[in-house]
Amino acid sequence: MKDKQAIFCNDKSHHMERFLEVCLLLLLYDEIGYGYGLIEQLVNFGFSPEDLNVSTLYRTLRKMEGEGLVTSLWEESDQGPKRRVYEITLEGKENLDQWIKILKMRKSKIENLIVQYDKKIVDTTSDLSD
Amino acid sequence: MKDKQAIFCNDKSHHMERFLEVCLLLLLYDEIGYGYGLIEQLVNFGFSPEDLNVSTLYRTLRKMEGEGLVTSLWEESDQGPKRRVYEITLEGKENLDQWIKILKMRKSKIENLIVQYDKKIVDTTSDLSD
DNA sequence: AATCACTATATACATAATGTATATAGTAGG
DNA sequence: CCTACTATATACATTATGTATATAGTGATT
Repeated sequence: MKDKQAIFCNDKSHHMERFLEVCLLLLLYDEIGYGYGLIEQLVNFGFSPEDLNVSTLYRTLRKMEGEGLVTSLWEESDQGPKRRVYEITLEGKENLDQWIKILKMRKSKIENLIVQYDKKIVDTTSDLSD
Repeated sequence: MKDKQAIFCNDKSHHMERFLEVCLLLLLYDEIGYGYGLIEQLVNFGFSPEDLNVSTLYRTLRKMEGEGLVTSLWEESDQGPKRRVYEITLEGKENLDQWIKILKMRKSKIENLIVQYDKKIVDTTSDLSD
């Protein structure tokens, strides 16, 4: 039997659908970026370098290019091999705007759930009054 | 070429990992419930009866039973066939508490992203000042 | 008792998002 | 040439979810 509690210990399993993609669109909104470099910037969105999956990042960027949200080209680096640098497209910017709306809905759904949880748990546990 | 905007029109594709499961745990927290009946109650969590997937609901309940979060038994109905009625377990309640913490983290990550989006978009679009 | 509408549950198949592990390759320094 | 580092890519597996369909009991109607 697997340890059920264990899944709450590693933060990796607590992803939100496409959240990484939205963060990348926002990072690329006003400046270009490449895979490895974006990893460091993602810290500002709650991703820790350990739990951030390099494979997932690269795969996501390629997928976004396939969808026309970003374009890419190879650029020389002053240290190390060439980098595939991504630039956001107009479609990518529009896509980001849509995602922000979705995230606002998600947020309000979560807020509503938490309110209902607090209400119910208080009602249940305040039998202290006995 | 598929219409990229289309995915934003149908609300079905905007799920949040395991959100349904958490809602079910909360609904079952203080009273038992069965599949069909729970569907109506889920409206309070932002699920519309149309976009709520009956298969997903039943499958989720069975999975939760397999994980020991709920138990079930068959109960007679005053109208229609028997119902499989679910009851939350202690483990299920503990699990819910953990999920609430995760949802609070999700919420703050989303809030942070929205703040950064607003900041960046204002900076970009306020070139009106020219 | 046959049919039908309704309630209720379950499962097979497919897809999407993500994680794990590994492969490939250029660069710079010794 | 060997090694450490930077950088990108891909194969395979798992998880969560959607779509479609199957199964079956109940009660009313014919």
